[in-house]
Amino acid sequence: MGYTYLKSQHLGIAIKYFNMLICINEHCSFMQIQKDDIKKNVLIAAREEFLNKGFKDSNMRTIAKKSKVGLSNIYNYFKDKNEIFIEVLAPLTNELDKLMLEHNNPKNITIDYFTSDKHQIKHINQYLELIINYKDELNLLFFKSYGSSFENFRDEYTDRHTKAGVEYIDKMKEKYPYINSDISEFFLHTMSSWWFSIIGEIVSHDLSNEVIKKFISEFMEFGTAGWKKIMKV
Amino acid sequence: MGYTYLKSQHLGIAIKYFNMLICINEHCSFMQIQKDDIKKNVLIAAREEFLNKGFKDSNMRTIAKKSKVGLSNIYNYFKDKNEIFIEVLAPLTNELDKLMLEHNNPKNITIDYFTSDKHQIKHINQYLELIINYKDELNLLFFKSYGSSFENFRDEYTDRHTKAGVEYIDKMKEKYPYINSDISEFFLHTMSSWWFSIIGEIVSHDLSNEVIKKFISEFMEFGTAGWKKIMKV
Amino acid sequence: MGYTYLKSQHLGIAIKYFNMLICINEHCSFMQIQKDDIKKNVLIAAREEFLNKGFKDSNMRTIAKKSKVGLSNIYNYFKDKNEIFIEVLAPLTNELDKLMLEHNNPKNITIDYFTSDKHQIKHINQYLELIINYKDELNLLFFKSYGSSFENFRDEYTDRHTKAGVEYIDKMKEKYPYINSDISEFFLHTMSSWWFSIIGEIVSHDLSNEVIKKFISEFMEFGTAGWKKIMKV
Amino acid sequence: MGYTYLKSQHLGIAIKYFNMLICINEHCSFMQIQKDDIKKNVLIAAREEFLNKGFKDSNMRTIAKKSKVGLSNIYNYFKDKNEIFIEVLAPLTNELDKLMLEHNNPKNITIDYFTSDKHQIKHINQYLELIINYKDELNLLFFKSYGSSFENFRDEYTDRHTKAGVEYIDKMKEKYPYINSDISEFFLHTMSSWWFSIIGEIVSHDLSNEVIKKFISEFMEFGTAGWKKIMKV
DNA sequence: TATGAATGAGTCTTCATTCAT
DNA sequence: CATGAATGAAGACTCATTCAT
Repeated sequence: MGYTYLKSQHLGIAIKYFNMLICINEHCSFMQIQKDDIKKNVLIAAREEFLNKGFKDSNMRTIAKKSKVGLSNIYNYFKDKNEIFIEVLAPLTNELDKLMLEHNNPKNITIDYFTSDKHQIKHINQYLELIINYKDELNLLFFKSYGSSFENFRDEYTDRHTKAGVEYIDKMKEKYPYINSDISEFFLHTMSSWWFSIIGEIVSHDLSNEVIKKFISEFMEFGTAGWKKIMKV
Repeated sequence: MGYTYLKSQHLGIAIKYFNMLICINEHCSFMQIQKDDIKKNVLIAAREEFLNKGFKDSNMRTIAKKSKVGLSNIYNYFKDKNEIFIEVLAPLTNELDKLMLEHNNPKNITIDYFTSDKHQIKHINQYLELIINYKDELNLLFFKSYGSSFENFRDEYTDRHTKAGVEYIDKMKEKYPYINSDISEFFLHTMSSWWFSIIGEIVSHDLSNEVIKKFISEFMEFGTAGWKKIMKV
Repeated sequence: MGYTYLKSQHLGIAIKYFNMLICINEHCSFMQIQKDDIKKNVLIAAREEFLNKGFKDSNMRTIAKKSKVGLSNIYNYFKDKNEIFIEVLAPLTNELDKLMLEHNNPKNITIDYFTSDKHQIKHINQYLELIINYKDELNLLFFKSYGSSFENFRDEYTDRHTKAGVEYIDKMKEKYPYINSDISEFFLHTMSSWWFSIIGEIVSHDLSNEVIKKFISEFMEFGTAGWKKIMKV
Repeated sequence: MGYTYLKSQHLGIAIKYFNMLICINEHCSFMQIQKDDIKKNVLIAAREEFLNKGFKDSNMRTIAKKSKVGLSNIYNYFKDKNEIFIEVLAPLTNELDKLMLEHNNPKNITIDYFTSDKHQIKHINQYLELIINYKDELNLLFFKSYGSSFENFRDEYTDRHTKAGVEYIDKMKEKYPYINSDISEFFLHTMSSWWFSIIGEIVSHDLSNEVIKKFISEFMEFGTAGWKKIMKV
């Protein structure tokens, strides 16, 4: 009877731990490797689960099962559910921060930004690349973060984006005093918001490249005309 | 004796009902009033709670306490939590439906819609009025409906709005064949989405009337120029 | 405003009660009628509801709605839910009691009872009539009484039926000493149980008259042969 | 130094797992045992509770208390109340399935089945054994499963039993063309039903072995005579 | 008698997190 | 570090019955 208690899987575990014993004087590098694997597995499983059900309705148990990591063991790698979410989104949020910094870099300031296709295209392409690389993460961040610390990320990011916009226009005024810089912060805010809505739209619909291209040309035509009018250039 | 059929308590009731007859022109406070009060109290308390915590994190017990209605008694008036939410939002959703119908009315179709200030102003003012009257409800609907049957209301409404836009442009093309009507549905979709973002922005920020006015003039300048350009008129 | 409180239905009620006032010296017979009507309505509605969902899952609220009697008013006519059930089944249980008495009547005792078709047919027909008249009630009693005071009715009735059977055989032995009367009570019990199973079967399946006739002839052939063998006649 | 990787706690764990290796032939009580115990405890407590009050009126809290397992912890072992019920009855339902299969096995088909004592005795004994081993479970299944997914088990099983009976008689007709095989399905149905009534009777009454024996001989005498008559053999 | 309002104990189930080993 | 076990507070909803008028 007792014999049957040791199933093959147990043997595997036992051997794993047995290895720990005999590697006392060795480098034992497999432990670290193991650890990274576990983190990765959890993050992969969590990403999937979050995408399926959103943060709040995602279930630690399910993540544990999917990742094949013991439920409580997860807590050795992550403080809590929210931290997993943060790490899942880290690649995206890093990129967003980069973009924000660059966008706000004084040396990039030129009147052409709003009114020339070339500059708008550059801006758009940066985000397009972001969308291609982080479609799922953007989905998470925009539509499935309820209950997490990113719940208000979009708002906050829009605010920062807006502030950057304000500074941008101020600096533009210095360089090109003849333009109309009397643009309300709230208008800029809605423009930022618009922009993120668009990203959200692209991310949550499966669009062909043609549709995206067509849209971009429409968007630019519309936007450029709008900005020209409003800045009186 | 027949008299005995009418016990004193019967008399009480009879009088009560008799009163009903003769109080036609009075306030008749003894009827229905109470029931309506309870519904109202629950709706008020629920609205508050929903605004504070959003639908999902709102708690029936809290609503019961706030409204001073017994928890289980609430279920004599509403099927479930979701139904309370629906009723809280009913005034708003009715208005939205009305707007949608009117907006899509063929007789309102004119090229001026997109390009003339007058028509845009009318459209904007309709929504502005909505915002003024239903600020809280819009907040609920846009930002705090997670977990309710209105979870995807904004998406769905945007879709309907977009479809209305598509039909609109088709009809316009019939009337004004020289315009460019080759506008992608997705572009219209983002325009609808933009519009609801703006409403969301207004609703979730406390804006002075001046700020709103300024914004509207900017928005119209921007939008009119954009549409003119894109429709080649 | 106040005027609108008095809807036509209220008027009806008011008039009804007003009538009460003015009939002080009359016979006022409509009250008694009303009362009987209410009981009847409740019983009809309850029967339906019980048949649909069984006793336990039936809902006083639903019964109230169906019968158009105020929920709490029902308690003026019935002590509780169980009493409604009892009254719904009263016609059936009365019949069953009658049958039980008659079946146990000494003057009906004859050896032919078990072995002659004529007598068996009589017995069967009595129950068949019962089934035809009280199909629904039998269904309630046999399959949907969980949670009520009739929960164990079938058991109890089977017991009584069995006891009657025992007495019957005792008396038969007196009249016909040569038969084998050494039949275990438990066997009789299972025979009673069988019999009620059969009733249950008939009641819960929709059977054509032919199927029933065919069955009865089979049943009698089978049973008569069995009894003859076991009583050694 | 590599040594430092192995902290004292690791040593403890390592030893524990190392033990697993060397305890292959021992009882290895430190593994799995606990978990199995909990399941067992819950099942025992639930069985008791179900037997006392029936499925529907059984209370998860009580089961938790009786089993000394935390209420919510139970849900780590069972999906819901119904699953507990299923597992409590699993041993019985497995046996019943086995019997059904065997009963319907073509090679067991012979005219003696209905008319010879030997074959009937075998059949009866199989069920008798079942009754002895699973008295309580049968009680649960037959009389206390209201509200569970086994609510209609008896009906369904009777149906299957009946169908098996029909096939049986068809096959018999092939082997013994001279018998009367014109037996209505409904009659067979009532016979199955009878049979399960009998099981129910035995299970719910405490019977001595003698009573059972006596009953069986009566039952066989009765039944054999009946079948002979009806099949005209 | 009739009514609408109210009750309150009760139901099963969920889940992120922590504990002991 | 890994594991299975455990926790405990919280969740929405039900329903026969009683109360006040």
